[in-house]
Amino acid sequence: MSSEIVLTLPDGSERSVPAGTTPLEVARAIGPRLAADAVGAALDGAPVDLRTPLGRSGAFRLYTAKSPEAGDFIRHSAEHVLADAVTRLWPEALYDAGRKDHSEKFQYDFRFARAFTPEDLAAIEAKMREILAEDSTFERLEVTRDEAERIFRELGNDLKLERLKDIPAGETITLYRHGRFLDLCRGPHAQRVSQIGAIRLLEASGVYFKGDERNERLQRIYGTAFGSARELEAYDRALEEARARDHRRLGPELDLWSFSPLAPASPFFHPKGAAVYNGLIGYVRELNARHGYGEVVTPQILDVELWHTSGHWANYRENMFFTELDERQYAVKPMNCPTHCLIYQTGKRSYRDLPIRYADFGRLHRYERSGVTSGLTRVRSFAQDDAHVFCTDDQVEAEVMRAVGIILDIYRTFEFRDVAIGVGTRPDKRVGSDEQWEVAEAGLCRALDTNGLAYTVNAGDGAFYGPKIDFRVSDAIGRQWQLGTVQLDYQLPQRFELEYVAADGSFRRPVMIHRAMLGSVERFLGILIEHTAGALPFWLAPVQAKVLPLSERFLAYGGEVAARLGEAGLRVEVDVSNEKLGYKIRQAQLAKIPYMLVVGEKELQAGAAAVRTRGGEDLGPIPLAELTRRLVDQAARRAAALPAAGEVG
RNA sequence: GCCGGCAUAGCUCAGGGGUAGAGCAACCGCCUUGUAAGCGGUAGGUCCUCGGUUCGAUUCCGAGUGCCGGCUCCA
Repeated sequence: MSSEIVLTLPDGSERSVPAGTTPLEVARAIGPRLAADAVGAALDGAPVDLRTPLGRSGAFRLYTAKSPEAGDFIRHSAEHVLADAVTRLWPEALYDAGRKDHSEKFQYDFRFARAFTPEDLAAIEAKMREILAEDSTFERLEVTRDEAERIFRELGNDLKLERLKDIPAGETITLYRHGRFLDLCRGPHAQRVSQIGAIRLLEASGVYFKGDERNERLQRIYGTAFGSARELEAYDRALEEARARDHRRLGPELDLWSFSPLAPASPFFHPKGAAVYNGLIGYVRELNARHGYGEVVTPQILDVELWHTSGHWANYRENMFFTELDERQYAVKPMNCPTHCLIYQTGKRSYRDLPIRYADFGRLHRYERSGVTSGLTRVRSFAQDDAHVFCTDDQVEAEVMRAVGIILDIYRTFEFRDVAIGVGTRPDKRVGSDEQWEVAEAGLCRALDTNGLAYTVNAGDGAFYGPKIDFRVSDAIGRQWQLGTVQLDYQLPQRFELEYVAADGSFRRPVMIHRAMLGSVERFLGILIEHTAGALPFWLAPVQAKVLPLSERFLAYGGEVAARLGEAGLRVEVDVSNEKLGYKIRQAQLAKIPYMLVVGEKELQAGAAAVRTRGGEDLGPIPLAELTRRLVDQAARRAAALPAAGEVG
C-alpha cells in the first residue's frame, strides 16, 4: 500500500521512491560512495536523520562531512560521545541531556557529585577519541513511551524519566544508540561516530536542571566538534579574531577607560574615552533637537516615596541603591521616567501641548548581581540616551514610528547591518490589567507591521510597566545585546495621575512612551568598538589625526599643523618622540588613529602634510588649507572617508 | 546570587617554601631619521587583601575582594 513520494535532488533531477524510504537508502541508490560518506540529509531545508523514514515529497539533499551543514549533525553526535565517555569513566554519573546551540558549541549536563576539573576534561576528551576510533554506527530506534520508561528505569536515570514526561503525548519517541550507549534523543545524528573529525572540550560549569534556579544543580560540559581538523583550526582563528576585537581589551589599551575595584562594574572614562562618549551624546542631541525632543536635567537621588508611586519599589528594588539621611530614605535613580512624570505634573497640560517629549542623559545606577556584569556591556553605572514621550492614544503609533525611524537611522550611520527586532510581551512580574496589556502589545506590533519591519515576539520579555520593541545587535563573539528600545507605558501615567485637557474639556490620561536609541551609551560604545575593532569612525575618533615630524627639525612646523587643525575643531596630536618615521607610523597605527600627517622638508616648503590613512593608503601631500577643509567636512558629514578636494564646500 | 578558573612591574607573561625575572612600554643618552619596531643604558614590584601552617610564605591552606568562562537575570 506504500504510496510514492518524489524527491527533487540539488541538480534538479527527480527521484520517485516509496514513502517510508530513509535518506540512507536513497543515498545507496545513488551510489555506494555517497552512501558511505553521507552524514545527514535535509528535506526542504530542514535537517533529517539518515535513518528517519521520509513521509513526503520535497527538495532533498545529502550532506557529507565536507558540507558546512554537516556540523549540526556532527556536534549533535559529539554530545552523545561526550556522555558515553563520561559514563565510561564514572558509571555513577547520570547523564541528563545534551544540546547544541546555533554556534559551534555543544554541551551535555550530568548529575555528578563534584565539579569537573580541567584534568577531568582532558581525561574525558581522551576517552572520546577512543570512542571515535571504535567507529560505531548510530542507530535510530522508535519506541513506545512505556518501553522508554522501562529502559531508563533500568538504567536508574530519573533525570531522563523526568525529561520523558516533557515530551507531548502523540510525539514519536526515539532513542539513539552507538556502541552500547543509549540516549533519549530526537536526533538527527551522523551516520558513524568516526565522521566526527575533530573534537575539543572547552569548559565546565554548574547549571540548573531545566534552567530553573529552584531545581537541582547539574554539571555541564561544553565542547566543540567538526568534520575535520581544518575546520577546528578555522574556529580557533575566529576565536582569536574575536579576542582581538574584545572591547574589554581594546578600551583600556587605547586609553579610553578603566575600572577600579573600588567601584565594581562602573567605568571611569579617560579624556579620550570621554571624547568618544560625548561625541555619541552630541550626535543624539542633534537628532533630539531635529525631532522635537526637549532635553531635561533631573536629580540623581530621590525620596523612596517616588519609587513607591512608580512601582519600582515593588518591582525593581533588588536592582536599586539606597541611602538614608535625616531619617529620610532615598534611592539612587535606576531610570529617568519617574522624574519626567514629576516635570509633566508641574503644569496643566492641554491636548494642544501633546506630544511632550523629554530627553535625558542622566546617570543611572543599577545594582546588578555580581557575576552578571561584563566590560561596558553590563555595568552598574551608566547613562541612556533616554526620552519619554507623553501623548494621546491617537499619537502613539506615529510616536513609536518616529522613534523606530531614528533608531534605524542611527544604526545605518554606524553600519550595523544585523539588527534584530523583537517585541517583548507581558512578564510574570507586572503592573496593570490584562486588557491594558492587550492594547499596548497590539499597538506595538501594528506600528511595526504597517512599516513592513520583521520582528520576533519574545513572550514575557516586556518591562514590568509595559511591552517593548527592542533592537539587538551582535558583539564580536556572536553574543546579542539589546541596544535601542521603545516601550509603551499605560501604568506610570496612571500611578502619577497624569492628565491633559482634551478638546471637549474632559480630563484624559496621556500614554507614555519610553525610548532609547543607543540604549546605554556605555553598552553602545562597547559594541561599537567590537564592531570597528577599535578603529572608530573619523568623527568619533578620540585622536583624529597625528602629526609625525620626520625629525626634530620639523617639530615646530608639526606644531603649527596641529594648531591649525585644532583651531578648526579637530582633535590632533603631534608625535614629539625621538624616533624614526617607521616607528611613529607603527605607534599611530596601533592607536587606530584615522590619519597620519607626515611633515618633512618637502611638506614644510609646500605648506602641506603628507597624508597616510590607517588603512595604509598614502594620499600624498595635501596643502594645509585644503586638508583642513576636507577633514572638517568629513567630520561634519560623519562620513566614512575623506571627501575628494572638489567635493568640499 | 550560583558553579568553576585566575590574580607576580604600566602591559603580556615566566618562576618558585629561603624577601623575584623576560619582552614591550616609561625615563636618559647616541643616531637626525621618508611610510608598521635603530642602538645602548637606567629605573620600576605590598608577588590582590586578611588570617593560618612553618624557623621562614609571594609560593601551601582558609576566608574576603576583583576579574574571566558559564548558569540565572538584564540596557
